[in-house]
Amino acid sequence: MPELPEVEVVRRGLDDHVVGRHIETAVFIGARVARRHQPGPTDLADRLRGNVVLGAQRRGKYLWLVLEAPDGHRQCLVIHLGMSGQLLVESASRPRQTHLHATFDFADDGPQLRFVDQRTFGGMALVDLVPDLAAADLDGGSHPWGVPANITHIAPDPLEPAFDQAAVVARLKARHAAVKRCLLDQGLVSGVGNIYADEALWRARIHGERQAAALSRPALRRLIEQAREVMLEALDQGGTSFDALYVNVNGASGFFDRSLDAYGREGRPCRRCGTLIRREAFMNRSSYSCPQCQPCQPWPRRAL
DNA sequence: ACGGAAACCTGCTGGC
DNA sequence: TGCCAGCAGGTTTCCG
Repeated sequence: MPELPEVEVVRRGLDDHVVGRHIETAVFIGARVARRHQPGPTDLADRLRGNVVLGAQRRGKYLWLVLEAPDGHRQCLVIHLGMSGQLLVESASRPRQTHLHATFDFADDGPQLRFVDQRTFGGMALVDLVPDLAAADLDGGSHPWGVPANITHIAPDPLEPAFDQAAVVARLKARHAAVKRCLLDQGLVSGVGNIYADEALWRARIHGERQAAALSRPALRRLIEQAREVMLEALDQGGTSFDALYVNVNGASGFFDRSLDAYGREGRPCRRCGTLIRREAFMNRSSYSCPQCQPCQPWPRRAL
């Protein structure tokens, strides 16, 4: 999936091309894209008509459009891109993509917003906004309209003001799970996926199978800082994309794949020490690391 | 609390 | 050439 940097690239595109516009019609193709909106796609389309888009917000890998109805009622359209979702801003006259699932037309002469999703793990729903408890003492933090009621279990991501690094380190210190599993836990720190977890671990010289609680506080601090750093650098490059699946709203790819140090580099030399990068199975997916820089010290696990 | 696996999908690749 | 297993950047949910 798109991880935090790729989702932020999309959010900025929405900020530039969708915020301020009035939705005239929304069309959902098939039932799957709105499967989390219980009343169904027709109801969702009906409710969206006539709303003005006040803002485009993000926490971790979740995006939402803040909407205001003609009667002043505010809600939001929560969007998750899943593994392959794309939001594209383009003319309604452009040919329809094979995996087009939704279109939004606006009450102006501008382009359409389209949702295209090959694997259909992505989706959207109309949800109430609730106060952001994570930013209670920050005057709303970066979410002045609040956060979607259905993602209150998602922790702040390392790029928002509400992110509390010391609190995350303290929680990691209490976790007896593998540290990579913790990094991928969106309820602990959001936005980090398989690529940036491996990159942060490589930069911090920690093997993902190390027990979180067994790592020193400085090491954990370093890891969180590196996760933030690598995602910021990726954002500067327009995100990571190996193929045309991960693009901004204009359909353009980012370039951070050229800067990856670990992910996808099996058998190639570590850029620090020259040792060949290894690939291991972990959590039903792949992990890449340097055997020299990131020694594996698994702990004795409880017998089954 | 933790680890593992499966579910939800389509498409591409590599080996036979 | 064709078929099929395996793999892909995510989340949720269940089981032991």
